[in-house]
Amino acid sequence: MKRRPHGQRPTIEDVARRAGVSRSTVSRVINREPRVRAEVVVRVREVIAELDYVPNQAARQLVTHRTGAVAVVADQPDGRLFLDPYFDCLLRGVRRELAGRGSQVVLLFLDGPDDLPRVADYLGGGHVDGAVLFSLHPGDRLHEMIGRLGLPAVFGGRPLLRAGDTEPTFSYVDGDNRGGARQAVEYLVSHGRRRIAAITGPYDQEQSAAERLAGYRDVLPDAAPELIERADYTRQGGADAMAVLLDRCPDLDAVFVASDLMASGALEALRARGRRVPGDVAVVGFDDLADIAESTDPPLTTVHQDVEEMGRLMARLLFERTARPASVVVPTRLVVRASA
Amino acid sequence: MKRRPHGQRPTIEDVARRAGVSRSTVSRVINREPRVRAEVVVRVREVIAELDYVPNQAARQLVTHRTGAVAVVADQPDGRLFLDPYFDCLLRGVRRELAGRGSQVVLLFLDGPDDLPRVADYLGGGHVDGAVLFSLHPGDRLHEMIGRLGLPAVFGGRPLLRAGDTEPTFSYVDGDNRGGARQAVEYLVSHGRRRIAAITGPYDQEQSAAERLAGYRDVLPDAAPELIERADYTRQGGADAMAVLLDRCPDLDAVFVASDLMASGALEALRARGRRVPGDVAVVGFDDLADIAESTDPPLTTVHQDVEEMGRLMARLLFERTARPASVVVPTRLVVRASA
DNA sequence: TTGAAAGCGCTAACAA
DNA sequence: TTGTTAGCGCTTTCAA
Repeated sequence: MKRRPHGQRPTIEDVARRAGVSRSTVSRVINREPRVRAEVVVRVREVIAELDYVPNQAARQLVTHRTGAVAVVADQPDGRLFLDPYFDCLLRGVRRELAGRGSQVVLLFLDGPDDLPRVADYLGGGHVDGAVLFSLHPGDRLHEMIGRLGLPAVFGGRPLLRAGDTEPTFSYVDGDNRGGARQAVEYLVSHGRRRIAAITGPYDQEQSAAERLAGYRDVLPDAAPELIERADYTRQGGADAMAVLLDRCPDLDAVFVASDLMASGALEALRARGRRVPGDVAVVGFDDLADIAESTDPPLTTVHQDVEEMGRLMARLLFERTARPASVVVPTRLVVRASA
Repeated sequence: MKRRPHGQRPTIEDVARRAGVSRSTVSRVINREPRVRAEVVVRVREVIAELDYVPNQAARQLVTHRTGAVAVVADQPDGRLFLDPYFDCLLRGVRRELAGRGSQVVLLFLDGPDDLPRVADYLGGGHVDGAVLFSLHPGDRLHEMIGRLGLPAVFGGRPLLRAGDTEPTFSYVDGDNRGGARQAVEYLVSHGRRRIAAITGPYDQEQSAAERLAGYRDVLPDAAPELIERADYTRQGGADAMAVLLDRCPDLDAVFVASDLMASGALEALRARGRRVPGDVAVVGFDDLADIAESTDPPLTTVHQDVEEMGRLMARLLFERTARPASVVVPTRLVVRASA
């Protein structure tokens, strides 16, 4: 195993000399251009292997303006996004699609405000051909930064419209939160439920939460305010909200919960109060995270999103150089298990 | 907000012309070199802001051989490493240390064998100044690749010695698995436990598992083989192993479990068999993952590792250019809660 | 304190 | 099919 001090790697020139050809020919072999004699290709490949030659990407980039890399930027103010199965799945989709196109995915983190200038310099410095950005929380400065940089970008996950905007300024991919919520509530109505409560996410802070609530209201425009309880997308929050709802409306016979995690908490609260599911109260969740929805008791009827496909879509969008930003809303479908 | 077609960004030349100085002067301002007149600095900064100029890193790299970026490579053959709190914590340490040194961390994934050549080209292509590699599983080809590339690298987490090697070929950081296990078992002995069983990890596959078992044997060289049961670092595996042990050695009064996750399974199995913890059976875990160890019933006495510090250490090692690879073993300490 | 000029390693016309 | 040459945008001597 040859070791070489960093910085003294062989160059294309070394390969050319040793193979007895010109730099251009080596370059052509590396870039798989067709018009090179077969035996020359073989010879050059040999020398490349002998020398452990790896092309210097900086030099290549400088002339091609391509890097072969795409950044995924993960904003995680709470420091826990990383452990989120939803994000994991989204990211897998992005990676697979991009791997198929030969691009290297590099994940960058935004832990705090201090990271922003560094990440901006990185993105703006030509290290990558484009960026996929997950900004799960509002008020981030990614949008403005990206606009200034003029870098191809797709926002994803659960994006937020900027206050006042009706049309998004950037390409994005999102699940059909509103439609999904509508499906869930319609299902409950069509199965004879009459007092249908809702446990929502923080709808004043997250676009997705607001839309899921809007979907509920589409179906039940006259729902009493006391049937709606706001929570925070955590399991405990779901349990607490369920308890509150049961106190306030003991006669409720169904609940639409805006996330599976909260729904698992709600199921627990119902059990603690001796309500049977779905006999006394039907429960529908949102997300269809395999880890949760399939292992609750009873298994959760919930709104499914094809999260990996959303990831792939984001990657594809990055390469479609259209004049206007493209927004894609991915449809949802209801998966009926046992809780409703 | 100015938008500019990508690839037509302003260059240092544009800035120089507009500011009425030479390229060199602009370069000096960018790089904060001292010998520039204050008013010139101000003027150049203005122009940079006006033009939204960001230095082209490829050009810069080409001459400085520095990128300002460090890669973290995560090998995740099972596709789930990402959700591992241990890894999350390690990575946080790496990120914080590197952020403090002004380096941008980029995370690369190794999902399958297909990814290897792409990642190798990326690492070898000069995109980064060094690499931190987590190879939690054996048989990976990262070591060989890194050696050929001649890139500064530190391996981490739970590294594996190559068969036959006694000295590691690369720098690495690891927790003191053997010492930690020893502490745990000594604690059990000193508290009067006499029949101390062990639930181990896959010691034929993972170095860490092998060392934790070795630590157990250091204290109890004559332990009966039927007191040792191998599992797979999962919760269910821990529960199953505990059940087997109880069948085989009903008189056991303590168990050392090689991970918190398995220990939580073991606690469940003990409860199912009606054994009280720590009354009938004392249980000690390993890792001290806050999410698990603090919320079991009873809370777990376990071996603590400062995982974030291990991450920081890896990052530091990367910049210490010593002749020989440096190995650091981070000490552990026993955290006594209620299970033993 | 500033500028001129060389060159980092590569690709991409253009010639041969 | 191959070689020659001119940059890509920056840093870095060396002179001024």
